[in-house]
Amino acid sequence: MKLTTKGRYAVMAMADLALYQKGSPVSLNDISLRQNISLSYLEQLFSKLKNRKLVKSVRGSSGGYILEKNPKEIKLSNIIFAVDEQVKTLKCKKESKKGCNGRSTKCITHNMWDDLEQHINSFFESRNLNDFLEQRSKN
Amino acid sequence: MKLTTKGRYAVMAMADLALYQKGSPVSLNDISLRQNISLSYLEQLFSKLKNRKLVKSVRGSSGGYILEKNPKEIKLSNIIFAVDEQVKTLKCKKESKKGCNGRSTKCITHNMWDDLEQHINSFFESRNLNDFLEQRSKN
DNA sequence: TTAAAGTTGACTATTTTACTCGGGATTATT
DNA sequence: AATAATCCCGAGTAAAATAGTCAACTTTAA
Repeated sequence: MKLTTKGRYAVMAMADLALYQKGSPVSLNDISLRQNISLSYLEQLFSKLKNRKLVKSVRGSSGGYILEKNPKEIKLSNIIFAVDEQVKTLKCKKESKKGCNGRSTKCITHNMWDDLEQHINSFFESRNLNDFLEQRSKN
Repeated sequence: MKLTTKGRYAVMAMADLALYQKGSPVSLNDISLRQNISLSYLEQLFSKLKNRKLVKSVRGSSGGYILEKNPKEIKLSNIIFAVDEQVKTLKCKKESKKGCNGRSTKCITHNMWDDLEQHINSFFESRNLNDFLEQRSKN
């Protein structure tokens, strides 16, 4: 399993975007300064986020990005999946007939890893960008 | 955050040990063959597991390792922690006054990552080695 | 005595991460 | 029309982490 700065940055950037877009697009440069993430790296991430229809871009001067949907409709799982950070606890493929050890049987711990994967994914499914906005407005 | 083969192997090996120890120690060689994990790598892992008092070693011929406690008392969190795979979702230290961005404030997503960390840890806290034994006996 | 085990520390190939860099295309603003 | 701000894209890369290997022990049952 992996969950590194890529997924973290993507979520941070999207939360920033949700917070600062007020009709007009937000430039990556602004996000870069606020969130302290390198511009070039953000470009990579947003390219993927755009492919997955989570944001749309406005080119040219005073352009930037805006959310493609309502913050409530953008789940963290969408963001993390978009930048290719799939939560994977198992090496072996689920479809594979072969077991996890290269043997014929499923390994003893197989089901447990499956459960963990679901456990984590359900967390990301249960949260969306609006949660950050609500939290912020409380303070 | 990380969760890679190190933690996975450690759990697999401990589950194997729980399953095959019947009073007498189990050699790493046996575990290596059954679980398809390199012997030298297992040695590294068990050195740490031993330091954490999760297993004890029996040296010499026909030696090996046995669980130091009842399987029910060995939680997965203990195993994963023992081999240094700490689930860490945040870069910034919790104690640190500085925020996650190198700024003064906590970043917008800070609390969420904290929640995630707890969510995952609670999973590992809730499972122990005996769960594998029970599952196996059902089949 | 011997062989099967654990013990230890150093070393290393491979992969992944987390970027950088350079150039281009588009468009608002002046 | 010129400029500057932006997105866009692909290639390259340094550092870190991973996943081991290797060699030389020590201990002990048979």
